[in-house]
Amino acid sequence: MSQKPYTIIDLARMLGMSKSTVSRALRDQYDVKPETREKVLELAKKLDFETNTLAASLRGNKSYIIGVIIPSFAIPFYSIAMGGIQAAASENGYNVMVCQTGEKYQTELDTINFLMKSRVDGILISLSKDTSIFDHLQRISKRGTPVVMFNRVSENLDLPNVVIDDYDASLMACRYLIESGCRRIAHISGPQSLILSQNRLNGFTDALYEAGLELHMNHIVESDFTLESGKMAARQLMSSAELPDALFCVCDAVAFGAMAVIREIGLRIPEDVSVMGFTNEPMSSIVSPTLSTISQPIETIGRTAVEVLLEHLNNPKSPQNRHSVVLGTELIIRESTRK
Amino acid sequence: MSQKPYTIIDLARMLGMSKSTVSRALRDQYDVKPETREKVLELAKKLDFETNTLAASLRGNKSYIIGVIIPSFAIPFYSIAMGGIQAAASENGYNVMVCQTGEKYQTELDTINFLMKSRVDGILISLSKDTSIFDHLQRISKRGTPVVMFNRVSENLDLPNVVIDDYDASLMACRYLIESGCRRIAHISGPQSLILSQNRLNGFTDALYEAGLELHMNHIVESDFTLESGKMAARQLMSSAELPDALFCVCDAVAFGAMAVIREIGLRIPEDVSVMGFTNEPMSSIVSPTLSTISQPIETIGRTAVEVLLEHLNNPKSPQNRHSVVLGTELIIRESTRK
DNA sequence: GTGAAAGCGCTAACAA
DNA sequence: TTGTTAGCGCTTTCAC
Repeated sequence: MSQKPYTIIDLARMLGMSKSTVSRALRDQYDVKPETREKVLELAKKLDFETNTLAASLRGNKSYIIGVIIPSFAIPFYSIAMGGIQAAASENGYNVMVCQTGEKYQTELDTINFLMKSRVDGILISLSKDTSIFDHLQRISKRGTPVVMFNRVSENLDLPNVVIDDYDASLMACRYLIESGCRRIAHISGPQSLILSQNRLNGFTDALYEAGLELHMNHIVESDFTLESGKMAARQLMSSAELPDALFCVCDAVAFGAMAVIREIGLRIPEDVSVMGFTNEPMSSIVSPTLSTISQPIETIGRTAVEVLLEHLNNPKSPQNRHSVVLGTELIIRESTRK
Repeated sequence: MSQKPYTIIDLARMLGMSKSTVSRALRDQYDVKPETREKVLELAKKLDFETNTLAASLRGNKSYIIGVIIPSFAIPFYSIAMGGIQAAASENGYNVMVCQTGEKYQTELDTINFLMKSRVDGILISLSKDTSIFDHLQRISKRGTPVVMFNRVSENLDLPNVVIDDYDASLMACRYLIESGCRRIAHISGPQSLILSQNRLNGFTDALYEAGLELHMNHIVESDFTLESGKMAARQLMSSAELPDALFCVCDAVAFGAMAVIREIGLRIPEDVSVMGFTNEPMSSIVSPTLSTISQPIETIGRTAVEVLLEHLNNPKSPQNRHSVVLGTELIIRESTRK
């Protein structure tokens, strides 16, 4: 059944010319008589010929594929970022191979391995929350495959990365909460293995500090960015002796979960508790009350990561050293926080 | 910088044996003296050798890659389905190459082309809403690359597919609304180019019909599955002369958008208007009021699509004819509908 | 402007 | 058990 695809040799035979000529005609790059090219393209179209990129990549030692490693498609940040990544890649003649790690270090390792075996030209990665060793990335970078980290990066790695200023965004958001009169602000943090989570936490504690507010250690509870973990953290916080009057959440999903819990126990948002998210997912303007949050340029983060990678791909001599692109954020005030 | 990766020839040279022996040792498949294999594996590990799968695929005429085409990662259904797809694929020794069409027919075409050039072993596809011609799928299937459709399928194609019974699920959901006392039920439908949307619409109209309820044509408004389109459709419906007392939505995102609009105009859910979604996204149990909806086994749909594809991959002789796997759904009643 | 030939890295007959 | 050899389909010198 499975009829074999045509090759340039088939075309050459049918047209009575050499396969080199066919190859040249197919990519308009070398000098080929227009008439010849015409004939080749016509037959190729007629037969539905498709260049075998496997062979071309093998021969050319270049696959025009960018490997992308993300924790999970189910995190809206990444499904949106993928839009920017795919767009930027395809605008530059590259294609994308995405893999999710499910937040597991071992899977991240396997994935890197798979992408290297597939001879991708470069790798974009957002670290799994379980990743605390970074040899695998250092190694592939040293071996000549450029790596760019985005969003979830490591400071232990001398690699280019694309991020936002998490600390600063956090600081601004918490200052706003304080100015609006909140005094017992709690934080649902992200996994502390991630710099991003650490920075958001630091912005939070520093804002309290500069306002002279006391920091209760049991007002910091860790989540893993999911709705469910947000609920659990909120339940814990809302049953503590000193009831918080504001929840600053590491991401919108966690904030959504927290809001559900606050409602469950019969408190009002924002009258009793202000809630602040982080990321500005589409749903944040839909939930009730609408969620105050920090907007990140997600698609741009994706696009930029691709651009930084392509820069290295195009100038192989340029050393792959640490070099952060920091994109801006914006505080979005909606209904879930007091005025 | 970019030092060339080691090849089996390099290993063979270093070990003083032939490249075939190295090749055999690397995949424990042929008879190789355990001692020899040991030596090969040891050196391979030491040098971080990675088989060039490009070359292996070219030679073996098999890539162990499944191409997946979806409309958009940003539709939660697909980001969840990808979990099932990747899991099932990797359990069977396959990898996945995902591409999104952005709902554009032309992109779908380009994507198929790209996947064919990459010599994927098979394709899983959920049609773009713009796709009304199906030659491209028929063609690749005829040429020996198995294709399985899932979720968004076409009836004009003689290909296997994995779906739910949209008509039946819709009928049940609307019957429930009617039994709960709703009399002026409106429907925010999906793009009518998709069978899935047609079936959900038909379930709706038939439920009204069997209950002897009148069907107002201006109580059917089309959306494109997005939050924003849900809002627009709801605005239109909620300003019609005959105000609906229930909204049956083609998907949860549309329902979320509709709920926001109903709140905006000061009506209560479900006292004034019941809202029913479709899919049971994680957010549906978080929004307020929580959303009544129809639960689909999303991950299983993904897994099953892979399994059906693998069946064809493993029995190339088996003809690729129409063959639907229909998975079950469940009506989930929460707070957004009257009792 | 076109053809001949070498070779990318691998696997699989076929020999030994 | 291992080696030799012939390609998989393509691109790219190097001739002509």
